[in-house]
Amino acid sequence: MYKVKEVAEIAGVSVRTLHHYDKIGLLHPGALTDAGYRLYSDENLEVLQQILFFKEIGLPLEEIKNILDRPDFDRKKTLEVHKELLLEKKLRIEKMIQTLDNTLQTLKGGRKMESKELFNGLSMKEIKEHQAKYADEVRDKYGKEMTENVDKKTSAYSETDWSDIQTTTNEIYYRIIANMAKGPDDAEVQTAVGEWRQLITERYYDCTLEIFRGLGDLYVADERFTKNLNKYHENFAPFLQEAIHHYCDQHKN
Amino acid sequence: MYKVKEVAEIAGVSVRTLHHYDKIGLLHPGALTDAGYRLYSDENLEVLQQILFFKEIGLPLEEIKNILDRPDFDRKKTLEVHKELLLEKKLRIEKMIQTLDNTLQTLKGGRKMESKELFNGLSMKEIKEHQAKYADEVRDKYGKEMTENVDKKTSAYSETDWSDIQTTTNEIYYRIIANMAKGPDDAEVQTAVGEWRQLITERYYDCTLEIFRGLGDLYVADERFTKNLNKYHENFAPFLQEAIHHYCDQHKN
DNA sequence: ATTGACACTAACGCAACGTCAGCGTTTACG
DNA sequence: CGTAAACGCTGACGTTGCGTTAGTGTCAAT
Repeated sequence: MYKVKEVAEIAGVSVRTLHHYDKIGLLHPGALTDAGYRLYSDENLEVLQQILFFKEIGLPLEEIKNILDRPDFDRKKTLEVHKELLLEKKLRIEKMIQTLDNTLQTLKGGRKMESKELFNGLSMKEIKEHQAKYADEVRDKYGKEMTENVDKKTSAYSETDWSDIQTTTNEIYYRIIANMAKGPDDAEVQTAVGEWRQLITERYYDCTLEIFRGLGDLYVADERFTKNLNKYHENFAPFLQEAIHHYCDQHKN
Repeated sequence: MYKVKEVAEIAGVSVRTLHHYDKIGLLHPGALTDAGYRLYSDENLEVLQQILFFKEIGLPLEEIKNILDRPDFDRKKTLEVHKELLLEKKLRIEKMIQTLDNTLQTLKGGRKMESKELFNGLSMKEIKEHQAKYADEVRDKYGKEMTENVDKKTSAYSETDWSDIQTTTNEIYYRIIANMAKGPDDAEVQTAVGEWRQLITERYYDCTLEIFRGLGDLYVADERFTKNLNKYHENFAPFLQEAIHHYCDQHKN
């Protein structure tokens, strides 16, 4: 028979935890002294180990109680269901990390973008700067000739070409806005989003899915973008982000 | 100026959430009616979007408050630190899933092991059954000739060979127990664990790291094993599990 | 004037303990 | 044997991000 502190040390848990398990009926000590001190038997210790094992796996105490209380409880199914939960959790976290990475990428190059101009109304110089943020990444993936290529692309535009691009951009934006009510995953919205990416690729730089997603995040994370986009329509920025996310998810495979 | 419900619908959050954000000072409405109704401005909506963006990433509200309150707050560092947290979380979950998988594997073959005997005192028949649980998995990885090979291995032992094996096993167990005080990652313990795996591989079946780890989990998850092992020394089973986990972690790369 | 629809403010609930606070018990030491 | 240290006990609040009543007030329409 061991007292709380001993058990706590043996099992590597806190005394409070044992109190807790006692209170919620997960593990009652085998006996009590006259003074009301908890005394745990060897058998209690074994059960505690089982509890800790299931806990390590991430099962909630309530489930553990079920498993231990009734031997007829379907352990296998419980564990399988739990595994699904864990897999979902993992996916969610991976998505978060993805988004975070994109945002960080964006922030890294951020210093170069101190201009008051916003993406849609960017001057050629600024467009190039924006593209430059991804230069390293792009270089890594496709070799250096591409980056130089991009450089030529943007600098070659004349002023008229430029306003042409803006017009097209506006067109796409308005097509999206016209369909906002139908949600970010609406077919027309998605088509427009695809064209938007297409435009970027053609005229600025190869807009990979990753970069594109980063752009979507940027629209919400950077208030300069947000404010500008929301001039078109309130909540346009977040809507666009969602739409781009959806687009990237769809085209992922 | 929008009332709570409108904002809730636009942003896709609950009214309660807005109340909450108001109370904790994360997002106060721009104005109040005489009756005390909350009125949100367009600017408020933008901020809300930012909040939701950071929330999606998994940042706690308190951090979000910091980021929004003071523009000089180091966003980048915060996000980087947060990313580390997420990566750790992901690792933990992956470990859980691993352990779960092992346990499930064990449970699947469980019906075949209804014998009252325990691993250490197993008859040849039972050893084969135990090994059979991993047969599919092994077959997938190394081809079928191996599985058959194992079959021959165990059935070829004479009774004397058998008791020899038991003796060796006991020896290893006692060596481990002698060093329990030094912890599961003690060098001698780890050596013994390695020999134990070696023995299994030589005499029973190729004990991959995965299978070995599964065995460790089994010692704690299946009370028949637990009880038997704890006859050697109380808490031997969980100790062995930890030691095996450590061993597998070390030999992973 | 009544009736919905909508708004407000508490305040409890959840998961799994951490962390005091206030107070009794056991043990070791002089 | 007295006393202090070490240990034990029981509340009860704090944490995180809201969900969920509960009780009550306000606004627009009939």
